Amino acid sequence: MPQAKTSRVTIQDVAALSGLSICTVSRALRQLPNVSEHARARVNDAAAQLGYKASSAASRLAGGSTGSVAIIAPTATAWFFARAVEAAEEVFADGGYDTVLISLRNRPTVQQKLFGDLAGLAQRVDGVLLLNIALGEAEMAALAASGLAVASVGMHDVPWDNVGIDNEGAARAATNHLLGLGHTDLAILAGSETGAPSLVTASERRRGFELALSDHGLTADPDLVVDAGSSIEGGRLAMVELMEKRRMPSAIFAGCDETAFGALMALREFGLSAPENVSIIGIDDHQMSWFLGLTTMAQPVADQGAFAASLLIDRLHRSGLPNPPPAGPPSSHLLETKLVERTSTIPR
Amino acid sequence: MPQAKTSRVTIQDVAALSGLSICTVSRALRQLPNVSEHARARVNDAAAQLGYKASSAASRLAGGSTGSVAIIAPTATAWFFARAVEAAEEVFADGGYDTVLISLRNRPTVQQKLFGDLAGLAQRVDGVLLLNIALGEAEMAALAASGLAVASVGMHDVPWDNVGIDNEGAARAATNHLLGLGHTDLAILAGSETGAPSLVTASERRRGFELALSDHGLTADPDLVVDAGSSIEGGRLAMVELMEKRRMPSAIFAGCDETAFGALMALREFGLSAPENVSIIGIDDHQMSWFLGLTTMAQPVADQGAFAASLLIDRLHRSGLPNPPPAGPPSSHLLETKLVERTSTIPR
DNA sequence: CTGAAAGCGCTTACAG
DNA sequence: CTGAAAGCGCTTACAG
Repeated sequence: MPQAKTSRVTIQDVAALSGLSICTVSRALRQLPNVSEHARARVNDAAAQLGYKASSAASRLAGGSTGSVAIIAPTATAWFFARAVEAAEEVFADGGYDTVLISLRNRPTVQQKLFGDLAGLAQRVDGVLLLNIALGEAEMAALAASGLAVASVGMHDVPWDNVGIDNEGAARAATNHLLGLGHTDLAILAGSETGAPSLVTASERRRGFELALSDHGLTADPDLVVDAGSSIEGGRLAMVELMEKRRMPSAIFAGCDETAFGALMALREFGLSAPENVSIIGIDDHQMSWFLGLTTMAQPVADQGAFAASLLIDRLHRSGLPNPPPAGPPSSHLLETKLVERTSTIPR
Repeated sequence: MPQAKTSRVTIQDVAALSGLSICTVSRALRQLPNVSEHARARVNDAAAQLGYKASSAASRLAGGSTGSVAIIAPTATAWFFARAVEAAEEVFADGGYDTVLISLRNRPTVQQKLFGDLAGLAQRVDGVLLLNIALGEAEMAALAASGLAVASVGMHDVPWDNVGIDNEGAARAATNHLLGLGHTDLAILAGSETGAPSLVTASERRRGFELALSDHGLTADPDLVVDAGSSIEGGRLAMVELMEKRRMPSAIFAGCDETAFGALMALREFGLSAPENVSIIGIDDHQMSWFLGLTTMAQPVADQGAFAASLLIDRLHRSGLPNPPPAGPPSSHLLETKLVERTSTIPR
């Protein structure tokens, strides 16, 4: 039986049922001050009884919140991002927010276009969660001017809440593991895909690699530093490049596990393997890493996405109030990483 | 230098610049009929010059489109879904739509809650792209009543556009490959994770498996049919279950490559491997499958997501018009799959 | 083909 | 603490 299109429950209905005006209802529902306990209770009752939910379109148009947040990711398919996105989406959904997914698809033009119309975005969402986005100064300024609430994962020295890991430290630890095994001829497969915006984490990991080397009085052979992006295919191509146009090192630090997977694939294509022909270590502890025997620095991914999302929601709630209480300074949280030794690394 | 908050360009501005009324502007911009070519041109000029973009909130509130679509996925992290989501998001973004990501997180309660308030969703998005969602009759009815435009990936016998593969056929081909190799004692690892809504594809693949068997006068041993979900961990647990509580078959058809990966991991934990101890075939051709030597039925994933997304946009455009031209009947598109033989399957 | 008016459902000052 | 009024920027009938 075709159900009659039940017309929407509006704030008017709640006002009528509670016997109060719509503006009192509006204030009560948004937890604003200057509403008596009595009124608040009546309103909440009426709203609950009617199953009222404010129209996000109306709220938005009238200057209120949009009830949506955007997640901006360099790509949505990589292991790290798919997980961080889902974890953040869960937190947003539980907080009553719709999450708009924006993948930059590893293309600078997409990023430029997006940041070129942040005002447009600001009209559609209350805040953005940035995952590992490398921002230029103009983009930082545009973000500040947009009025959007911001939080991020894996970024650095930013004027908003951030959660990540100590990339430099993790890279250093990974490199030290290799050095501790007696390897001194090290290659690094990391950095940015050709033409793609660089990931902030990539350069930090590169730096950690170099620092570990210099701690030991060593310096990176330029021939052994190759851009690899953060994808399996990127890792494969980088490893092929290393073997065909450069030279085989004694050990490899891959910027992430997927890069390491790609390197392992390339080795196999050349009839080689790890650790027999070269030791290799990654960062992530991807679900497949155990199976492939990949030594890696494990990092918590869902935790980073969820935590950053909750920080964003906190800010949003705070700024939703009238005289926004003094917002605390931006916080930065680094989650722990841990060396997981497996069979892809052996003493030299 | 802090830029003055440029106030929004509204339809009023376009009207003023073009010398026409806002309603003519509104009609012209939405490609509605009853606008002279002359007016249309002036409006387009003015809008372009001002960089005007309609407020989605206002449009939505006034009864127009929301400019957003939702992608509903059982989970966002699985290989298939992460790829389908990104491909669809790209099509939506290029079409000017925001994409709201909704992951059911493999939880029936999340799905129930979502379908319990489809009216609310309909207020925030113009249409939904369903990825492999198993729908009950009530949910189908709710969807129809919601007025949302719908398209899907991997569904069956639905009253809207769908694109997928012939799951039954692919499963049959995979099973036939095993049978052709002389295996007759077959297990299937597929179906739904305990407590999770079943994926529509899973049951179809199960059916294909059974059909192939009966084609050869065989019938599935109930002991060798085990639920596995579509995750690596699900596959691993299913394989452990098979080995510990049931018995080892001669060959295994895994519902998807990730399930097969999990099974391979379980084998390794038991000191076994494929194809030495058991042959195994999957469906997908995941990026890692080549590396693991997994024989599989390859399917195009991004194509499915992108194609379904474009079909949804087509419907949306059509229904945006006044006297919606007779919408064509729902179309169904099956993309090709292909057997990719590798080393995980050998003759019995 | 074009425009004036009303209204979508909220929020924001502004009075009381 | 509470309410009447105006307005957010569009779209939808309805006249012309």
